[in-house]
Amino acid sequence: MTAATNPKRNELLATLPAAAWVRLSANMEPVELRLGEVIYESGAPQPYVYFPTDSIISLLFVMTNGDSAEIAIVGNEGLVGIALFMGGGTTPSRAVVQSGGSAFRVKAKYLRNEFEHAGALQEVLLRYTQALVTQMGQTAVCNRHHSLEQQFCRWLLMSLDRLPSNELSMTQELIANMLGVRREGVTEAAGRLQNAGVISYSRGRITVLDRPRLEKLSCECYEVVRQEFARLLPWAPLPTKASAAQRHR
Amino acid sequence: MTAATNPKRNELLATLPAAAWVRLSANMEPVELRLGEVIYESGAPQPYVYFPTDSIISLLFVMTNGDSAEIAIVGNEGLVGIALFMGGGTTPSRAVVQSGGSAFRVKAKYLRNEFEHAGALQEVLLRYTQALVTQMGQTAVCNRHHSLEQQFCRWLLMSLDRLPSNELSMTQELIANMLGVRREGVTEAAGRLQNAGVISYSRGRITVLDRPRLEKLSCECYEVVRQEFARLLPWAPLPTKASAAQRHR
DNA sequence: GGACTTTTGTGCGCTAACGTCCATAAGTAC
DNA sequence: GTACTTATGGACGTTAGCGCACAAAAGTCC
Repeated sequence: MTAATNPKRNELLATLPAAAWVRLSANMEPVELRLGEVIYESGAPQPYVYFPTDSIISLLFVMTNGDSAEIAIVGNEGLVGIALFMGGGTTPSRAVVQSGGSAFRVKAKYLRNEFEHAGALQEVLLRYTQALVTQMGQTAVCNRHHSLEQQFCRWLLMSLDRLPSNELSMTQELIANMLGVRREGVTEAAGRLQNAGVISYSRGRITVLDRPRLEKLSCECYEVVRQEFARLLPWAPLPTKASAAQRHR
Repeated sequence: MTAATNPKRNELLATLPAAAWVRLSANMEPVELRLGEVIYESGAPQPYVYFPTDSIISLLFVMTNGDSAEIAIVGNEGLVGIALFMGGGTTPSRAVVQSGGSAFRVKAKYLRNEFEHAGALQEVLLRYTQALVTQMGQTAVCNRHHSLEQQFCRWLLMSLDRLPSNELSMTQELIANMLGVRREGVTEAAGRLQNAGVISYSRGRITVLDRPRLEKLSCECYEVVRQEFARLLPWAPLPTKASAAQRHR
């Protein structure tokens, strides 16, 4: 079964008990998300909640002058659209597809309905929300204290953890946009990493060659968030160092 | 009735319907919080949820080298301890008393119990959590893009909104700690604001003289968060520009 | 009123990241 | 293969904020 046809490739959906799963899946539809697509616009009503399977979504805060910064990344471990069950309906953040692929979506009212059963779904969604909160908080500290290169490494690792291979399709321009930094800054950092043999890249295609080194060059933020995710969402730990290393053999 | 004896000075508690209020208040106790007191340590179990009445709590992310940054401020519009109902139990953040005063606290299990009724309390707490998420996200962008002075202004405004007067007790050293910047940087920014007649201060006592100017000098982040709080928590809007101005007459 | 602590002020040199501008290279269309 | 677009590389000068070291006030204690 491919990602496109199997919602259970999303870890939140996979962990639901049968009853909740049946109710929810009846109202679920597959969608293809293209790179760059905007799923939610800041402040706009959100008709659907999205459960990525092999796509990655970036949550960005955008300012009036156009400057922006990514505050969280969502892959198949999570969902996009917490405002729908948290009660606000909208958020001031934008959700952009960072890596194209599949997702499943559920209409707001069905999700809310199931959420209000106060059962397994609720518990899972709230836990995920807490994980997301951690990611956001750590991003805030990271923005304050760490170098562009460290943040770039962190970002690579987080993206990598949500992708099937050690390769990643993304121009430096887009990465700069995510991180809220200058494109040239990313070019320099990437250049250094390439010279060091940690990654290799060309025209929007980055390959991670030496993940352990990448983790060393990253700030602690990556690891803090990874561990907190593992604690909060024990049913689907993101790749550990060991399992990630295996992928590169 | 003073803040110390009236839990309803906390807006979340005040908005609860009678039934939920009765159940919860039976398990509530007043506490005095002293400036600098650490309510929660990062990763430590949280036995209580705190509802500030006239105190202010800072949520900080602390890194292994001791560097830190405030990711949110909580006053009488909110509560400290979302991890208790979100399911994680702990968070990687530290909660420190930024302005001494009163609060009420409820034992974790009672709050969780009431939360699981899926009633008014749940709705209120989740909405507040979303507001907190907004604040955190905006803080992250702010850390990335805005100047120390702008952030200082934002911080002053946010603190002010949670205090009864236009005065604030806090050394520049502590403010620097909150913002995750150098103390000297705060000194300079504060000096400029004082020269401009926007604030006046001496030895840990800051008075805001010209709030409108302060709002102009702040980045948009303050206003974005304020409005989102007003939208999500309509029962207790933080002071508007108008009402805040009145206080200075 | 003198010794101390706490808080604020100031003056360095230093560096990471910025804004800008332009050059190269690698793909893409025809 | 030539023209075009997109992606990356490199080179400016500029600046905000850092780390450090120390001076000057402003309170506090005795």
